Amino acid sequence: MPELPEVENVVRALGPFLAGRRIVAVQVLSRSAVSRSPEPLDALKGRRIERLWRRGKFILADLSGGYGLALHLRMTGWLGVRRRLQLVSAGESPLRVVLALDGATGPRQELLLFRDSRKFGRFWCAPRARLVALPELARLGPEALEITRAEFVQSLRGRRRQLKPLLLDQAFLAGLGNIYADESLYAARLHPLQQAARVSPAAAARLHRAIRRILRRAIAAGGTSIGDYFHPDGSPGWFQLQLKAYGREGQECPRCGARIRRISVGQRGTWYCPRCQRAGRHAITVV
DNA sequence: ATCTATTCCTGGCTGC
DNA sequence: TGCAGCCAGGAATAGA
Repeated sequence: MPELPEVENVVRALGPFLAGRRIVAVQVLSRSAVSRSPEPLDALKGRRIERLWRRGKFILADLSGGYGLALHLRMTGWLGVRRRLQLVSAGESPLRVVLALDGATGPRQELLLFRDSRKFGRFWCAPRARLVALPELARLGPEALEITRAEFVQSLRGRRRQLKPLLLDQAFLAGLGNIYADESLYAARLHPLQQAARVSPAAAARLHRAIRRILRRAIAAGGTSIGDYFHPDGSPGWFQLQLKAYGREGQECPRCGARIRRISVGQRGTWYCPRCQRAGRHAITVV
C-alpha cells in the first residue's frame, strides 16, 4: 500500500518527466475516481504541469493558470507513463484515468495512466487555493519527516489515544500508514496500545527518531512492494526485505527472538514483539 | 475528544 | 478442480 515512502518515490520518478508538459486530453474511465473532485478533470485540459510534489500520502501537481491537482492512491492506485502504442487492452483493465500529454501525437503520444483495481483512489481538481482548502488536505497534520523532535514530543502530551491509532491519524501526523507505523513502533520498542500521554519524553524522542529513520530508509529502498505497489516503471521497491515486525506473525523478533504477535487495532492488522515492545508500567490492556 | 462500526471495492485466499 | 464466501485496508462518515 502506498504510504509516504512509496508516494515520495512516485513523485521523484515522475516529477522530472512531467514538469513542463501540457495536458492535452483527459479521459475518465471510472466515475468514482473523480467523485469527490470540486471540478471535472476536463478543467485540466490545456494546462501545463509546473511541478509535482507530495503532502502526506497525496500526490499534488501545480498547474498553469493557478490550478492544482491532487491524487490519493489509497491502497491499489498506480501512476505511470506509457506510449499510446503500448496500450494493450487486456493488461490495462484496471485503468481508471488517462491524461494525454503534449509532444508526440497519434500512436506515439505519451499518456499518464492511473490504474486502481480496488477503485479507492481519488482525484481532486480545482484552483489551487480551493484545492488546498479542501478538508482532505486542510486537515493534514505536520509532515512526518518535517516535524521537529520537540514538536513531536509535545504533540503526544495529553493525548489519551493509543499510539498505533494516533500514528495512523493523518490529522496528527501526515504520511504514516499501517506498515511504517508498526515498523516505527517496533524500532522505538513501544507497544502499539500504549497511551500516548504515558510515553516518557525520552521514549517519545526515540519514536520520533525511529519514524525518521524508517521512512528515510524506506524511501531509499524504493518503498515496500507487498501486494500492489510498484514504481511508475513497474519495478518493485525492496523495503519489504527490511521489515522486522509488519506481516511477520509467528516469526522470530530480529532483536530478541520472541515470536512476533499479530493483534487487531481499530480493524487494522498490527504486528509487534510482545517481549521488546512493552507498554509503560501503568498502561496495559494487552490483547 | 475518542472510539466503534460502516462503507467503498475487488483480488486473493480459505474451506468444502 | 470449482466455487461460494470471507477479508484486508486508508480514510470518510455516522453514531455513541
